[in-house]
Amino acid sequence: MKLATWNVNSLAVRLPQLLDWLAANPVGAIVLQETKLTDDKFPHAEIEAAGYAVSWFGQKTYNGVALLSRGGAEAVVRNIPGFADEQARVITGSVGGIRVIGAYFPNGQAPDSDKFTYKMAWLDALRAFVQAELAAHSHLVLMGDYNIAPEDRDVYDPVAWAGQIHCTPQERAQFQALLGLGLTDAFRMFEQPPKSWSWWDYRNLAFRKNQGLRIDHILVSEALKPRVRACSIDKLPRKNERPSDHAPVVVELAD
DNA sequence: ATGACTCCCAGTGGGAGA
Repeated sequence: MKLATWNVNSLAVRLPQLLDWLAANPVGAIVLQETKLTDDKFPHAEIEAAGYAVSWFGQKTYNGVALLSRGGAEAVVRNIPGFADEQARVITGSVGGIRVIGAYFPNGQAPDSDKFTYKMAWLDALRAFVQAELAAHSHLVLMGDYNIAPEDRDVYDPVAWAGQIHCTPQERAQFQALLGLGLTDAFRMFEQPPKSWSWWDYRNLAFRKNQGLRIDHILVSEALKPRVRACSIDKLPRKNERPSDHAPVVVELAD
């Protein structure tokens, strides 16, 4: 079974590309970020017609997440219980015995901004939530747009990005703290091509020049780790007309 | 180079993203 994450940057715009991608890449489940749709406008009928059950949680203009799965998700939770948040960023559900957490981490804008303070508080709350979920569900995956480049090798120009948003020591410490819960970065379990990114700026011909960041991640629990067979970033959708600025990340699990 | 592009809501511009 494959699991995937994709920041689609507006599902209203990207729905045809999502359906095309799913037709070519059947998955057991996929989490989406930045749907940018209120719940009443979510295109569930089209997704269901493609053979996927879907749970969604959105808002106007920004954020918004969804969990698509072949068999449907059970015990779905929206956002982080106990963390008051007006932003729709997290959706969790159990799919085929795996606890799937799909998350759109805050961007943070700049290290000295209020949005960075919010990002840190959100990360603290997420970590507590994941810890509790892990205690109840040993087979767990945390995937989504983390808006954190964990290491310098995840950045096309680490000197220019040093200390910048996505690369600050505080954000990287938060990523390590998630690993400290007993999670493993599935992508780094395997030899990967150098300069592997999951996001490329729309500007500056960044994709053509392969100037990007690896900020979309799939973390797996200790119990799930032995089942991980492969993990890769699919750059093909970034070559579409009107692409998302993010590429899907896919993990393959043994049955 | 405080930019560049894309999306959204707005409303003939501006915020946000990363």
